[in-house]
Amino acid sequence: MACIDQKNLQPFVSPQIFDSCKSLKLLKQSHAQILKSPSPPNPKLTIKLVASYGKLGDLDSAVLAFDQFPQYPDAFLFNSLIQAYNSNSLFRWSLEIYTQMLNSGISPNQYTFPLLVKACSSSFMLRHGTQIHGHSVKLGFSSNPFVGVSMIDMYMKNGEIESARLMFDGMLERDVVSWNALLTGYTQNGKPEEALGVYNRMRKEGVDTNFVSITNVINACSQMRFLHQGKWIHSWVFKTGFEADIIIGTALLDMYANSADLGFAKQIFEEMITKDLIAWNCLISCSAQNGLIEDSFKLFIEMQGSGLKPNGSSLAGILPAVARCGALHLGKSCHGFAIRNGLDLDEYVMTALIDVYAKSGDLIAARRLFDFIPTKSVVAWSSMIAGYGSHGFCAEALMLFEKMLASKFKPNYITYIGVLSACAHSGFVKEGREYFRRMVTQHGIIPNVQHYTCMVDMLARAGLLDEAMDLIKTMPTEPSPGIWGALLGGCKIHSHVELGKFAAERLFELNSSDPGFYVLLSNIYAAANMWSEVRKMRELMRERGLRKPAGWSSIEIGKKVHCFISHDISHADSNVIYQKLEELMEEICKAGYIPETKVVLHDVEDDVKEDMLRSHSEKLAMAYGLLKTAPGTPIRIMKNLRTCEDCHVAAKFISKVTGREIVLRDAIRFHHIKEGACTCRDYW
DNA sequence: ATAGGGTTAG
Repeated sequence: MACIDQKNLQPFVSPQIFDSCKSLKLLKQSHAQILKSPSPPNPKLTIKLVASYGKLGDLDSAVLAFDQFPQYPDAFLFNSLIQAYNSNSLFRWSLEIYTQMLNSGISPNQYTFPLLVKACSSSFMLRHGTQIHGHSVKLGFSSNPFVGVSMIDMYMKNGEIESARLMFDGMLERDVVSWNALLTGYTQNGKPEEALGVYNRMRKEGVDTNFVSITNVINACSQMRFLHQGKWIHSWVFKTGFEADIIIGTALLDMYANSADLGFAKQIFEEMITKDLIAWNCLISCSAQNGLIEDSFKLFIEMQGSGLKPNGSSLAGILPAVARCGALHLGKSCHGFAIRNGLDLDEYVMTALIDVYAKSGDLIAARRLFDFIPTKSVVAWSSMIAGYGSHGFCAEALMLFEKMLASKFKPNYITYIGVLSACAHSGFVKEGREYFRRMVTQHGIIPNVQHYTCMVDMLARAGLLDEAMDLIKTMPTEPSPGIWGALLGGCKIHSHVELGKFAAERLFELNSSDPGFYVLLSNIYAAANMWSEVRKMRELMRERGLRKPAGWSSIEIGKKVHCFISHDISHADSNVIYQKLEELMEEICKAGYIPETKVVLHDVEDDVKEDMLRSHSEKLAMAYGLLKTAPGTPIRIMKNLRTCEDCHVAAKFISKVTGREIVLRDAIRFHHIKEGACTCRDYW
């Protein structure tokens, strides 16, 4: 009998049999069969069994199979268990198994190290990774090309570019994969020039580049917004027939979208033979980032029509567009969609929603979500900090930043933009200077134009115009339009005609076609009663075909957005709105409101001016909000341009006499107006 | 029998 069993068992237990075990049930049946066999399982079989359990995600059974084979534990067996943990993303356990391996006196082999290094790089355990690197050197495996490549990858994924480079330079044998690891590392770390340099060297040295290399070159071109070379690559890809590859297709799509050639991106998308979730997501998020909110929603729906189920990234992709238009109800319904579809715990979705809530004026909801996220990324911290800053809550922003540092998080350059702009919006000059310094000394971040813009903005608003000018002079790069714009804004607040004129001239030299700058300078002249200059500015604008964009304000009532322009009489409730406005004006005048006619308008009689101010879009929206919402509800208004000074004063009085909180989002910040005061401290 | 590099996203 025993003999027959053996015979029958022999073909049955060949290791290959597990490859066809697609289900755990089948695998367990085979496992049971082996255990019934009178002879002990052979090593090959156990290893295959452990690996198969690992692939199917049943680690308990993998360990069980591992333990059933205590006779000859060796590196092979341990490796397969480590791989089982790796493939289930249980990287700490992989290292744990390695420790057990060493403790039981088994030496790792050359196959062990890539597995361990992968575990470290995937879970950002750089310190452990460096230790493993040391072990591999000691045991003489560091010159193995597989070990080397995994090491390059680990250092690159952890931002240790120098160490990766050293590893690469020290390698004795290099093949496409090791070159690609270096190339990929540079693109992943945002160093497209270096990446292209590596690619050129590869070609010079005759390395056979493959589709991985090409994907990364496209990626690098995409980062450089270097469409010229990108197009060349595209035609090259086309010729070699790589285009059918979906990953290359997606990389191309991303490149065109990043170079603001969305039309071309769409064309590539249309031409893709199979469109997977990633390709859809890419186009959705590109549309959203280019402000095409309707397109991104349409694509989101179309994608579902084509039978694909959106994942967290799909939803996170449209959320920046939602944040941009600041429609709270839309943000909430996206949040609802996330909950209904089990995407509300997705890290990207949660983080994007923080931004949506903050930019829609609901900071409390943003903070609630922030506190809820168990493992907050740098982006989550940065969004929340920037949220507080834009609403004028600088102290809260800085407190959160300190908390972030205390929890051992490394801020990046975006975090610092949030911190510095928070200081700028609230006039925290002393703190701003200090953080600007610490950014360099403590975190090694070289300030870029955006950081300088925050600083100039901060100093100029605070009236430290000379210091702002000095800072501009010490900038390592050419001042951007944004820099001069910030200085010009400060000159407007502090009525500095000369410097304002200087800043504006620099802007006009740079061919800035933003009509806002012309209007700013014109307003500076108006405030100084220099009417002939004002007229000249108007003529200049007309000559250059620039027009001040029409201002509008919107307010959400229920699920509907109501939009107003100045003197708007198109609304169905127009009569009631003007009546309400009339009452409000009477009430706030009693409370001490005096219309700010001086700067806002000129060339008109005073009583006419008052009348014109009275029907500004902000005021119409406020009146409508007061009519349509229950007492005590905050009124959230959005304006496309900067807030008008008179409307700002009026809003403060309105908040006082009605007891309402008014949250007003203008082109660059929020005003929280409560009990007659605003978080901007009249300073914006 | 066990090992290395590639696509989207705040």
